[in-house]
Amino acid sequence: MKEITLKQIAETLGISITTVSKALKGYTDVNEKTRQSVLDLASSLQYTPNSFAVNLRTKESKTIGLVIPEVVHHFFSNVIKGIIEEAEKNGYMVIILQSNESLDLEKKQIELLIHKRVDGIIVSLSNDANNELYLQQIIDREIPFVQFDKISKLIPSSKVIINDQKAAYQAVKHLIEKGCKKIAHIRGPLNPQNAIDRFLGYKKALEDHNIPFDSSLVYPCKQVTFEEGKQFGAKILADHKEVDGIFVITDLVAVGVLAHFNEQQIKVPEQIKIIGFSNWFMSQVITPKLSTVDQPSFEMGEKAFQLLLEEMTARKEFLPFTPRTIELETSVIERESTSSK
Amino acid sequence: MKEITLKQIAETLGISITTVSKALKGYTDVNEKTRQSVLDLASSLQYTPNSFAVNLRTKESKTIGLVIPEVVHHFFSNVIKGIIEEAEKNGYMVIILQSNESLDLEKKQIELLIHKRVDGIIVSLSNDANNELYLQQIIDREIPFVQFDKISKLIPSSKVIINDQKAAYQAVKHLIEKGCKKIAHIRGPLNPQNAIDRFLGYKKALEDHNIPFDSSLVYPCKQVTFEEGKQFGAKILADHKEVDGIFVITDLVAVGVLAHFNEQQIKVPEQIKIIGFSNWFMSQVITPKLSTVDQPSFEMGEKAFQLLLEEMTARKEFLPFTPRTIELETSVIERESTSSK
DNA sequence: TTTAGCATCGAAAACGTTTTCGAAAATACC
DNA sequence: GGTATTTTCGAAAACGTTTTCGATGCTAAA
Repeated sequence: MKEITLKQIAETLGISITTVSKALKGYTDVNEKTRQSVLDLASSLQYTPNSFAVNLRTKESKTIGLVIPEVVHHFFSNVIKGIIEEAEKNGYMVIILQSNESLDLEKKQIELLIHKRVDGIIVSLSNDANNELYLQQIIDREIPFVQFDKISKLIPSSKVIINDQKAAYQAVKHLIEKGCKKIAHIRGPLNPQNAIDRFLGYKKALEDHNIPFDSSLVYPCKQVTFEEGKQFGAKILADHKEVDGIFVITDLVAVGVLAHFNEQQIKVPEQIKIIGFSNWFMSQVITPKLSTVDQPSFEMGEKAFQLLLEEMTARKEFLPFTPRTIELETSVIERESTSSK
Repeated sequence: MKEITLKQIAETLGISITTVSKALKGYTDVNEKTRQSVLDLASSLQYTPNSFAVNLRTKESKTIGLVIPEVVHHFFSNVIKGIIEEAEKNGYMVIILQSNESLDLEKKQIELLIHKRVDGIIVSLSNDANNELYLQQIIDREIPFVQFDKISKLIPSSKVIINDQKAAYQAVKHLIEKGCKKIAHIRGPLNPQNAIDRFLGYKKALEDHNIPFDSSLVYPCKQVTFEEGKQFGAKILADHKEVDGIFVITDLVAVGVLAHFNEQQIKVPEQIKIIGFSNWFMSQVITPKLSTVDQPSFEMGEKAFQLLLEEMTARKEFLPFTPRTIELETSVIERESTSSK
């Protein structure tokens, strides 16, 4: 059982490889009768071009690489879905690699993709990322490149982001409008830019509404887990009895807080209101349903691929290309955990 | 800025392409001094072999394809992670495609992967799958092939599965041991084999414990969603007041049931006990915590790749290969929703 | 009849690597 | 010295495609 090649079709038809190739690719300098016979034989033999040879000849593989910190994650799952679907519409396939939040691995994965000569690369940085110089080699090699969510501002690539500061501001403003006077913030780790931005949004919202900022009300996560949420829930109760609102870096942690409050019979939202971030599916399933900030993750994936495609086509046609940044809109979703009834 | 090739290294060193290639690949018939000079120049130029050319020459791409119904899904996320990690350990990359539970798309995706000439294919079928003859072409083309979870028994490939019937049996037995006398079953759609098997396990457990089977206690899902869980929760209460236990096809639906019971102040586990399936992360976060059947999803991914690798290496060395089926162990995880205190 | 133009085809190079096989040079042995 | 063996190298084919550039034969215009 041999693979079907152009050569075989050419030989059985008694014509040249060139003509067969042209017939299949719609060149106009081939007789209609010849074309038909080629098309017929090709389809009856179920001929499909050898993609390895095509790749080599055309210098592209219609494949892109995606590097994310973690596959098992509601946000990233949705981004992946967005990228895959948009890629498919345009005839591309997606290779997914994980950095597992490790700097070394992240660097290694990117190098693997470069060596594999993917047509483009999409990356969301790990939390540890602090010195992202290895991203520069993607730019240097002129490989189309898009960052999303956790980005490095130092690297001049296209980007898809949300305005974390603004989104956090709106979340905290929502708490204030619901009557909260003393609002705690469970924030993310110290490094990542979006944890910083959300913290700044929290701070600014307080200031704009004449609520004094109190740094003892800010609790930084290390692992950003459900368990940590439970612990901070307990800690806040112990430290500050008068807290009546909490803005949490992400839904997973917020659900942990909620779980602890449920155990302790703390009434949410009557006694303390909680708002999370990300609109994780679970937040509408928990009791009470969690208010949150919707982060358009699927759309983020779509846009990321679209930007990548822009750059890939520009490069192919030797057109100049300047990176673009797309900022997606977020929205506060009010559910039971902040209702004011 | 040109790509570095063997030719360039050969020319600047005044030797042949052959020798350069051999030096880099550790052939023994090259002088140690020559080898050093090649290695030095190659690393200083940051040479990396053109993978397109290597693919064409070696007829393999160190890339496999994965087709699953849906990326945004706790179970599949974990399988993906298992496959990716195991693939990476062995120098392979993974292309992921979605079937979106559509038969046509599933078929199309598999054909795309065949045309791309991936080294192997891993598939979990969609619910709609009923006539999986298109899988046969993978076998016919001698492409290494592994099925997992939702499989087609008609296709003789390697498989990674759980024993759904046994797992369901144990879940229902658990309810019985906790004192349930009248147990309802919210089952999956009628087609998929694992929905059928879980139903059979349910039925057998009842029979083995002298509880009469009552078909009116079986509720088949169509969409298998949270919302459907809520609806069936209501329906069961309306239809059968005396039901004291429910075995649900999967955690997502079970959480829906739980949500409805919470709203209606039905006490779980006191009044009705519930057990789900899959050990979705959320089941340990909901109140009350949901008992469930643990399905080793990450391990399923690992094993799937290992089986694929077995076949890929066998084929490469022209060794005979006979498909294997791995059946993974499941276990009942007791949490609050079935506790008997 | 000649010339210009068109339709149709194919030879050949190129993409960059791997590997076989033989040749040459160097060394060993007698 | 000659022969045998080992070491070291490179020519060339092969993987299968795409595309350039001519070449050929034919029709239409002069």
